[in-house]
Amino acid sequence: MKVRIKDIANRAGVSAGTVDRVIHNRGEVSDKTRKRVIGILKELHYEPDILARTLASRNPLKVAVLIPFHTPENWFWKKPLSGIYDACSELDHFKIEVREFLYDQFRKQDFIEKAGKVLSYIPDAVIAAPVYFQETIDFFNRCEKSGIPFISVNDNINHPGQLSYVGQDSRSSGRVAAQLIDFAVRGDSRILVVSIAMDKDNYSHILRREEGFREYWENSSKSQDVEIIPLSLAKDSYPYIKRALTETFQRYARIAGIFVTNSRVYQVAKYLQHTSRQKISLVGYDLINPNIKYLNNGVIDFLISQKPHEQGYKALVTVFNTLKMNKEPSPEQLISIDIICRENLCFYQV
Amino acid sequence: MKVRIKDIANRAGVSAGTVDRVIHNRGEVSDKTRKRVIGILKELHYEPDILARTLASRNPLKVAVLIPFHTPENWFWKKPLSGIYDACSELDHFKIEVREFLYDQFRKQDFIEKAGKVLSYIPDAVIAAPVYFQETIDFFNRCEKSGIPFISVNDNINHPGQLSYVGQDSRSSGRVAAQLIDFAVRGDSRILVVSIAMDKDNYSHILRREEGFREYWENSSKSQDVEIIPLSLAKDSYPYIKRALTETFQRYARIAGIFVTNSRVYQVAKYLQHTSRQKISLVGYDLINPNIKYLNNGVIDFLISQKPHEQGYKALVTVFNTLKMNKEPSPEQLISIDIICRENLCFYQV
DNA sequence: CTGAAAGCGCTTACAG
DNA sequence: CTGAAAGCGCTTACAG
Repeated sequence: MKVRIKDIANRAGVSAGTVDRVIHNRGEVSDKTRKRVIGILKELHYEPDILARTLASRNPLKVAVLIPFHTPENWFWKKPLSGIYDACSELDHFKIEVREFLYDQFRKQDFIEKAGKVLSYIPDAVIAAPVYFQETIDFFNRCEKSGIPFISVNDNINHPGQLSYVGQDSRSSGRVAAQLIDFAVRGDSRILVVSIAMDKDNYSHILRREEGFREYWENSSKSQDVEIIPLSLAKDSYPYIKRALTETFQRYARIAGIFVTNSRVYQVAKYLQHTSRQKISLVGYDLINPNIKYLNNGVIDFLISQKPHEQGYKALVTVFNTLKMNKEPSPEQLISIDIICRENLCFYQV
Repeated sequence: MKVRIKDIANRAGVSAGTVDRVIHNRGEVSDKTRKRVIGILKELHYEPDILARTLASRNPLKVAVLIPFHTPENWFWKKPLSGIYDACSELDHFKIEVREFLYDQFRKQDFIEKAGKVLSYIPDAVIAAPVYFQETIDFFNRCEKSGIPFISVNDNINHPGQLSYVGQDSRSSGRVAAQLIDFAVRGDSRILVVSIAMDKDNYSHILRREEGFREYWENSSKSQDVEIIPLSLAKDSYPYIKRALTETFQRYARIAGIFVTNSRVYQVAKYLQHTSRQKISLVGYDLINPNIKYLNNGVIDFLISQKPHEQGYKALVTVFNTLKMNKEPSPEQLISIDIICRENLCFYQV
């Protein structure tokens, strides 16, 4: 029934050891027998028994994780890590070894340094979150040269050699945000699109969210009635934001909804609460604590989660399935865009 | 480092075979040595190697699935099944054997019959979706007597012996529906709560959804302004529903939102479309095809998914983790209440 | 370049 | 009631 190495060996007139050498491509086999064995392997549709393989094998699967580190103020990057470890403990018995290479997301040099360390660690696979575009490309190129498979999470660099991308489609998430505001907003009103401290974040991400948001309204029947007003705030400080918002409200009447294109939505929420403008629909990103606070008290209406935990989880499972199970991964694993409001929040706080 | 059977055997002065007999509780061991071995097992914190166990063992894990069958008109129950099979193929190498016992959800006698068949199959575990309350209790009691672990999905019978419940919290989903309608509805309006053909569905489920919905408004600041109007429709036929809705609209002005407590929301959508009342906020349940159609053309605003696929998936993983991995399952595994609108729909159509 | 043997940690008859 | 041996399917040194 089941084809074993022994069967292949018998058929090829060689020993199991030789078949093993061929399967794992570790040389020391004459070209002739190698070709013969490969032929039989295919002919008989050989599928390795992963359990037996793991049991017999000594060395673990070494996975390097190259993502920004988290700080008390920014817990976002803690989530992918715990997703990765959760996947690990589910795949408990399969000898997986995770090594963290965490970099300062605001220091390019640190990324370059840590990326170098990943390469000298010589992992079996890399999970990386790109923040610096060109530097990540360089790193991925070097991975490719060394034959180390890599997978990108959170933001897609679209490197042709990557195993897979695990993350959200930013444009779609902008469209979802638009529809949420659309439900609450009647015709003849203005909607603010606020980008805060863009340079600190992944730039392209945010641009695509904004694009998606605009795209929605362009195709909407309300496109005549609703005016979209962009507002770009260079700094993350509250006094600065307060001033800018005050000016904007003085200048424009009938602002009925605000879309904040990143996790800094709590700053806008703070302003709306202080100025008793809670009725304005407010939508933003990420389940970080200050946002959750304003979601619970009703100032923020909806949050869209990037599901960083799930990203980490899926990334590790993908590495495992590809390298251990010989399953071909799908090149893009889009995380669903979940809509979080006060009443369903509890189900998303993992 | 790792404690093996051999280590236990050495320490206890017995053979590996005897330790195995103790671990699997299959008798033929004197009380004295059994107790000694058990003591050492605990002392050394023995954890079996599942890979070695599965590799050496011949017999598979037999899982019986007792749920309603699906029909061309009602595909809902196809989803848990494919969730179960997806989990199986992910746990590919672990010899899991799923046997389907599908019953006619409208014939109590059929449930009883199929339940009997499950018991004579003697599975290692049962995954069951309760429709008939008392009959399911009886069945679970018999499982318990036979020492067969069972897990309930979709609706919670709360049997004290159950391994776990995998499903949604209906009351919470009602609250979520309420909040969604709340976003779109201004003060001084009426909201319809429509229950269609309740007896055909799981009754308690639907009552709890309605309870949750009411609960939300009672605690809301708008509780004075918003009037909730219940409408119970005994039959599922469109002419009947049309007549009832027409009457209701004649009787009540300012109906701004409708919550349909089950998957029959497409019937109400049809009516709203025919009578050009698309502006009314409409929220209901389940991603079945007629509902998706009205979600896409904007008549239905939001759908709440019960995530039947995920229910099946998680149920099987739970069985596996408990029986093969010796992990204690959490007694309740609440599925998150996902909010689906047109713009994020594509991410939920598995 | 190739094969025979031992081993991974557990289970399964079988003999006593 | 108990133990010794063989086996699950693969990998790992080692000898040649």
